[in-house]
Amino acid sequence: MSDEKGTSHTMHALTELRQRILSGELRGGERLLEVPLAKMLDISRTPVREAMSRLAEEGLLERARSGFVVRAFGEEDVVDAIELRGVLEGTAARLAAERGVDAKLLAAFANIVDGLDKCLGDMPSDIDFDGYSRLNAEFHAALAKLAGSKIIERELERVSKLPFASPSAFLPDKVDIANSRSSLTVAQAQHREILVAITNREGARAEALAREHARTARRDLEQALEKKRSTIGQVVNMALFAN
Amino acid sequence: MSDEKGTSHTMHALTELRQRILSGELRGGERLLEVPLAKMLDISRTPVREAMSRLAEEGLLERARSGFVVRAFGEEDVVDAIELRGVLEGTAARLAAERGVDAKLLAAFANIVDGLDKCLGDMPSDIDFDGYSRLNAEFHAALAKLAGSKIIERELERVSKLPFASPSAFLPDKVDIANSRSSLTVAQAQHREILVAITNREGARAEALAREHARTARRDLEQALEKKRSTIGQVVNMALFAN
DNA sequence: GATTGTGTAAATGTATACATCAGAACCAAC
DNA sequence: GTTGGTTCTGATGTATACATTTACACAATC
Repeated sequence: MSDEKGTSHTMHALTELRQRILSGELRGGERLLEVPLAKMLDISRTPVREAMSRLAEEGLLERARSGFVVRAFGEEDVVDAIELRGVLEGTAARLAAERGVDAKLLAAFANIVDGLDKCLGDMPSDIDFDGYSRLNAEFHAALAKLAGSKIIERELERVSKLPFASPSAFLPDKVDIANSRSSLTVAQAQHREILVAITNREGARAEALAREHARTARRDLEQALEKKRSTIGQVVNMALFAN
Repeated sequence: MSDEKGTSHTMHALTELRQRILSGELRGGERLLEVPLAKMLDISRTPVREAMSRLAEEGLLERARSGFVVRAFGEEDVVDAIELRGVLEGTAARLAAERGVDAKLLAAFANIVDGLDKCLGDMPSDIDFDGYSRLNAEFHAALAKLAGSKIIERELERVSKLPFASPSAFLPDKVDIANSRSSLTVAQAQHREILVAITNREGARAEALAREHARTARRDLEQALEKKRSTIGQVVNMALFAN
């Protein structure tokens, strides 16, 4: 039936549906009916239900009176999701500073920051975008773990899965090199100062820095929206498969 | 089969399982098998799966490699959940202050605070515990809505459902009147100042107050644990059906 | 003409048979 | 004794038939 090896029908449906939601093919507010979806994916209703249930856990679907609808994200929701990520990363940073971090974990964190430095060579043309993007994701994942709190880590992961709230959702475009370089340099300075603040046990500073760092994403969002607005009228659902 | 009217088998299973988890009858880390549960509840596997799926959404179960296990909450998790609630309520308060609140909504919020005052009469014996408890829950629900952000409200609701993280989980005992009175008085003073700060658009103050307010719950938790420790060795799972 | 009732169709809810997969136990060969 | 495979068991995964609920349309009645 499915030509993917090793993946169950549920996983197939999960992947497929998530992609269609994030790409905007299934639009916010739209009700998802089991039978048509099952037919579309050429499987039975059971794995479709299972997949929808998991997507509800991820926050991409909402349970309606009965059945599911695609969760609608407006511009203000994206802004709030980014704000919330900033708040949670700030809390992770603060708790890490206040409670102290295991030396090995902190060293690994410092390594990531060093690695990010190396991605920004001296020459603008040197920028290693892929390396930066990968290490940036690692930085945020490590920060989430730094407080040593399962609860914080889990909620942070949840929020980062919301469309456009991911730390890598709005990494600057490779095309606009000049602009990219300066924003990445600023962001990287923040990465380092977050590390310093946590190392020095400066909780309030670490929190404030992490929040401010998330604002970068908000600025980039607004910039992207401005660009899009000048071309199309449509706002959200610029196809995004991030994270 | 089920003698509840109007509730589906799924809802019955959901209620039943949630209760057994919160009461500690199903212990953290325990794997839940579909067949025995279905037999126990005298229904088929399908609604059991559905109920478990919803409990996973609530955060009471975790998906394992296959199937579900009861999520284990240690003492430190409860502390973190309360901390997180404080952070989120602080964010709701700050955003409400920064962005401004619709006049009607703010008036309703103020009404709740006034109502809470009335529950604490002049005489210690006057304390209306039930009224206070109800209005306290309303206060926190209203606060969550005050920022006008669906995202914040939703995440706050999620966190408050975690065991012991609810605002009403540790309301002081009616038995110890003298002690109760002073802690409720302090808590109510915080309620009022949160209202004042939001009204005056003092974002930072509103946030700090809401965080501090949540610390009350943490103190009460630690006190409760201290008491329990002196009697039993067991820590978490003092049967709680709150929220 | 509005409202209420009823029928019908289409959706989800449920049970269950069967498929598949993973882990444990066991046996054999080395 | 250990290691390797093999089988068996018990779990979830899947399809599907059937039950139940609901929403809508259309008609009858006030």
